[in-house]
Amino acid sequence: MVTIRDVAREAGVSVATVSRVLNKSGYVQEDTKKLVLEVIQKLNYKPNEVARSLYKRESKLIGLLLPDITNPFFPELARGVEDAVQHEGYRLIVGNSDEDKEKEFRYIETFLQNHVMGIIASTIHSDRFLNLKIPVVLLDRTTDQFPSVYSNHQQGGRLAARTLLERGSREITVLRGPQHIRPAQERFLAALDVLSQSSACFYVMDTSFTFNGAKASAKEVFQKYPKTDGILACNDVVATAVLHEALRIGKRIPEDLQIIGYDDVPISELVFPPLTTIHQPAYKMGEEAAKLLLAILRKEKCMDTQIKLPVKLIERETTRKVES
Amino acid sequence: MVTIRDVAREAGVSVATVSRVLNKSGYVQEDTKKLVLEVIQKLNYKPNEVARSLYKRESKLIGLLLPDITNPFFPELARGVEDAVQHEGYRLIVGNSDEDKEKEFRYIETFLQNHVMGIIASTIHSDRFLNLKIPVVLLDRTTDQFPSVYSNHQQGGRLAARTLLERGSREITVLRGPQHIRPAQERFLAALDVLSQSSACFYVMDTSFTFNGAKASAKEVFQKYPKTDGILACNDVVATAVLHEALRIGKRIPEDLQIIGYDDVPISELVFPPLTTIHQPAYKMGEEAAKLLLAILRKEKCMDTQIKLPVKLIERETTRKVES
DNA sequence: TTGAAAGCGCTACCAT
DNA sequence: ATGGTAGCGCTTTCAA
Repeated sequence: MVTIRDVAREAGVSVATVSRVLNKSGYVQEDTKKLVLEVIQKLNYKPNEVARSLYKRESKLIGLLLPDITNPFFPELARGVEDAVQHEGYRLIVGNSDEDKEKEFRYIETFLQNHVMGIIASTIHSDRFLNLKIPVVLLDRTTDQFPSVYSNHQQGGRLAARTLLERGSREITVLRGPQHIRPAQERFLAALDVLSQSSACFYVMDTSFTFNGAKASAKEVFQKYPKTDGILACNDVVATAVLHEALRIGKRIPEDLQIIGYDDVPISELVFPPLTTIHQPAYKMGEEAAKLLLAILRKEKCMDTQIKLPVKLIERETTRKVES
Repeated sequence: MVTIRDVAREAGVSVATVSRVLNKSGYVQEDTKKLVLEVIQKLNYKPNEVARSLYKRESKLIGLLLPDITNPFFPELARGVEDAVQHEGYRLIVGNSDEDKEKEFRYIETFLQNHVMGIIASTIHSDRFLNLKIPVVLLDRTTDQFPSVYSNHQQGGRLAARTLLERGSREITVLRGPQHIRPAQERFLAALDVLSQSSACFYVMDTSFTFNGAKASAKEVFQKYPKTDGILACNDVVATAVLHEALRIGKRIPEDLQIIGYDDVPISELVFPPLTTIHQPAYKMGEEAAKLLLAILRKEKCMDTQIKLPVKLIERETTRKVES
């Protein structure tokens, strides 16, 4: 391992000088600087981030806490974050919390112990963040106590409900996601609001966000509500499972049954018929969260710390064309 | 921040003693130990991993380098790795390389600068790892120069081809993945081998692993080979896209056209008809890679450093039942 | 403009 | 069994 001393010796200067050119801090003569830079090149010297981090009590690391990377919505978020922080030289320590409080705590602990400069989290026990001295940005699963980036779930929920209504569903089943997950709950409530003000009848059924949960719910929904002619799913995985089951038992989509998903994960376009869904700008959300955190780290003032991104309807073929 | 000095002072012992109980090294009297432990509790002291890392030149960090977490195969791998290393107190720094040599280099650099103890990589430019002093385990995209965990692509490719053949496809189109990706190439070659020894005719078409590439290839395949009655796809995303397009243009699946995918990503079960595919034990592969790296770190000898896991056929409904 | 040296928090050696 | 202390590689005063 080549250290700053090696560079200093080789260049015939002191480590302080090398450090100065490394950090572009303090005065250093042009010639000396050039020389040092050359030696750094020649020796292929890379500063030891750990030593740096120890002294400065900071690092080039950011902690990213996600519920479960296996849920196809989150890789998009993660990529957005990664690509955005990468430009500024930051790297990610990531953890999947599985919504387990213990795991979350352990990861936060590790983040801190490794001097991460900030944390981006999509998690439900955000109270743990309250006393940290480093900035935290909440992503997707947010509360108002922290800088947050999320999408407009009111808008999304209403849009989904209206879409089904306007295209003629009269007996709608709402597949509600886990109640402790705020975004799921919000879009559910918004959809409910629209539905109650309509003349359509509707049912509510609980489901989970996971692949297995989705499969089970899909079977259940047609047993419980065989006559339902519109399904409003809490995410695309659930919608895909429902679509599968509907096709399996011989329903025509969208003639007999309309389905609308939520998220617009990549696969939604590839199932058949392709899924009508509410698009969340997941990648962009990740990017925005990263930018926000970076801005906070730079101590930029006067910026908006609650970023709400719009969603939009992606009309594909699990819904009928609206009569115009 | 509470440091080891604070603990030492509060407990009325030296930092050396505290360090000893922390690391369970050297002698320390039971009483003293108990006292120190209590103070640690009381002060909620957590050792600074950065300082530790600087001195010991090691850490509790492992670098994970993946091509693209957005491809649904990789989150499974990643979870396998994460869950396995987590038990031993290790955490992950992850990077998506996008198969870009530059990015890979930068990530490896960062890993090193942060004293990661080892690297698990699924990447194509493995020569960069040759001169590292830390252990490297290759995962999925492997070469024989490094400890590796991968699945049996020969077996998978043959199995896929045979499945199509045995179920009556006579005009098979093979959708070959990127040629520079070894697993894709291997299963392709194996499939080709089986196909050439059969009396069926077959075509080869190039495609990419991505969502957009898959969509484009799906359109193209039916223009070029409208009469094909069996598609052997390089992964499930491509298979799903093909299934979509086939259904769209009115083919009956599996009567007119059989499709077989590769990977068995979670969504494959949820599309309709559910996808017949070759299952790769992705999560387990991740786990095994982690275990292998951990074993190497512990300097355990006499273990197998080339772990080849079997694949299996998951027979769902994009292929016909075999006549028995 | 440059260098010497202290110190970030920890571990490990050498005394005692 | 315990304490003092050097040193991991770096940054940053302070002096020259």
